[in-house]
Amino acid sequence: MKYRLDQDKELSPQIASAIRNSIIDGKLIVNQRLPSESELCDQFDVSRPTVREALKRLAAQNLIRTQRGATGGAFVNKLSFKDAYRQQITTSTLLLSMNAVSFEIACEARFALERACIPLATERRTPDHLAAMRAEIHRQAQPGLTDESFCASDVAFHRALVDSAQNPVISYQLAGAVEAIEPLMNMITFTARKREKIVTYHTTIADAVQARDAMGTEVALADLAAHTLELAQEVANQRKSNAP
Amino acid sequence: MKYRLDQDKELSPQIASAIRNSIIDGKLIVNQRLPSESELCDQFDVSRPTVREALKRLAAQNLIRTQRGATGGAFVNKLSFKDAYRQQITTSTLLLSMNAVSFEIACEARFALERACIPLATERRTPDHLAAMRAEIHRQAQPGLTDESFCASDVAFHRALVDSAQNPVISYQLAGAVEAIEPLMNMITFTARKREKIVTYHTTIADAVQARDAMGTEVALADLAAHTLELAQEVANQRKSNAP
DNA sequence: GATATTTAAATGTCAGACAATTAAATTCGT
DNA sequence: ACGAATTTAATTGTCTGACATTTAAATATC
Repeated sequence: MKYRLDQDKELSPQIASAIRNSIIDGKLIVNQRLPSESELCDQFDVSRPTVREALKRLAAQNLIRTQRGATGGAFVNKLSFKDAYRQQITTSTLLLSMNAVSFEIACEARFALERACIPLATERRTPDHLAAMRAEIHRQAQPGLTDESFCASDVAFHRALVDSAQNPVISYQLAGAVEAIEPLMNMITFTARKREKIVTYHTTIADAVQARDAMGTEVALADLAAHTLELAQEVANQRKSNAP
Repeated sequence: MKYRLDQDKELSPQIASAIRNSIIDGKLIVNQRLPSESELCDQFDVSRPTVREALKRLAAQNLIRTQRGATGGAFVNKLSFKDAYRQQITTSTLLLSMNAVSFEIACEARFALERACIPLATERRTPDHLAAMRAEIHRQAQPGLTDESFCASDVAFHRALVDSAQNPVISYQLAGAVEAIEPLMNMITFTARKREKIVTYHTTIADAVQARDAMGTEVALADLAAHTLELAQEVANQRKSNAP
C-alpha cells in the first residue's frame, strides 16, 4: 500500500507524522513491529536515509524503539509514565529558562499545582507515604548535607506528598511542575535558604497529612510558598545592593 | 574542537544528547546558529547522515529549527509555550491511551488540577475572561451545535477559566490535563451527556468567578466533576447491559 | 541430542553525489 | 552611480550504493 506525500514539502516530517498518526489512531498498537526500513522506503517511495530521519524523530519522542538483528526492526513503544515524566521535565525546564519566566511566576505555579493533590493525598496517604516524607525531613535536618542533596531531598519530599494522592496522572503532571522549577530554586538554596525553617514547614505539612487535615495541609503549603517567595526577594535585593 | 563519542554505542543519540546538553547548559543560546552539518561531521568524526539523524531528533523536540540556503543552518529554537502545549497534549494523549488509564483516574486528575488555578483565577479574572466564558456558555446552549463543537466549546470554557489565573506556567501545565482528557470525555458526550445540565454548571462557575468567590467556584467545579463521573458510570452500565 | 557454525535479515554507519533553496556578490543596463 | 537582473557560493534535503554490526534462526558437527 503506497502512501502519497506532498513532494513540495520536506519528506521526513511527513513520514514521521503519518506513522505518528497511525499510532495515535490505534492502527499501530503497542509492541507491534513497523515495516522494515526498506519496506517503508517502498511504501513512501523515498530513500532509506529519509525514512531513517523520520524514524529518529519518532524515537526522540519515545514513540518507537529499534532493535537490530534478524527479528529486529522498529516497534511501537509503550510510552511509560517514567518516560513521559522525563520528557515533561526536560520540556518544562527548557521552557522556563528560554522564556525568562520569573521566579515569582514559576513559584506561584508550582505551589498552586501542588495544592491540587492535597484533598486526595490526605484522604489516601498510607503509612508508607508518611514514612517517606518523614525520612526526607530527617535527612534534611542532618548537618553534613550538601546543598545539592538538600535540594534533591526537598524534591523527594514533595514528590512523596504528590504520590500520596495515588493517581498516576496527577503524579505525572506535577512532576514537571515540581522538578522543572528545581533549578530555579537552587538559586535560593545556595544562598539564603534557612534549612531549619524549611524543615519546620515540612514537618507541619507531614503532620497535617498524617491527621488527614486537608485544610491544614493547604495552609501549611501556602505558608511554605510565601516563605520561599520572601527568600527569593531577599536574594534579589542582596544582589542588587552587592553589584550595582 | 573534537568531541569524543563512545564507539560501542549508537552514535546519533550521543550526538543529539551532547547538543541538547549544550542548549540546556546555555553554551548554545536561543537563535544561535549551530555549526553546519559538515562542521559537525568533523567535530564528532562521523558521517553526515549520522549527524542529520541526531539533528532530526532535536527537531522533533522543537529544540532546533533548520533553514536552507546560503545563510541557513540549524538554529537553537526558542521553545514557545504554544509548542510546549502541543507536545504536552500529544504526550499526555498517548500516555492515557497506551496505559489504559481509567476514566475515573483521568477525570479525577483533570478536575483536581483545574482546581489549582481557582484562587488566582477569581482574584485576577478580567472582564475579558468572563466574556470568553460567557460566550462559550452561550454557544453551548445553542440547539444546532454538533457534539464535536460542543466538546470543543467545553474545552474552550475551561481554558478561559485556567487563563484567568494569568500565569502562563499554570496554563501550560493544565493544557495537557484538560485537552488530553478530551478524547476520553467524548465517549460520554456522544451518548449520555445532557447539555442543559452542563450549561447550568458552567453558569454557576462563571457566576462564582465573577463574584470572585473562590470557595464557591471550587464547590461548583467539584459538582461538575461528580456529575461527569456519574454520567461515565451510566454509560459504562448501559454498555454492560447492552452487550454482555 | 547438545553444541558449534553458518546464514539471513535487519539496523547502524559511511562515502559521495546531486537537487533545491537562499542570501550575498557580481554584472549589466540605464 | 544606481537599480535591477544574474551569477555564485553555502547550506540543507535527498538519493544511491555499499559495508559493518547485531541477532535469531537454520544448519552442520560431534
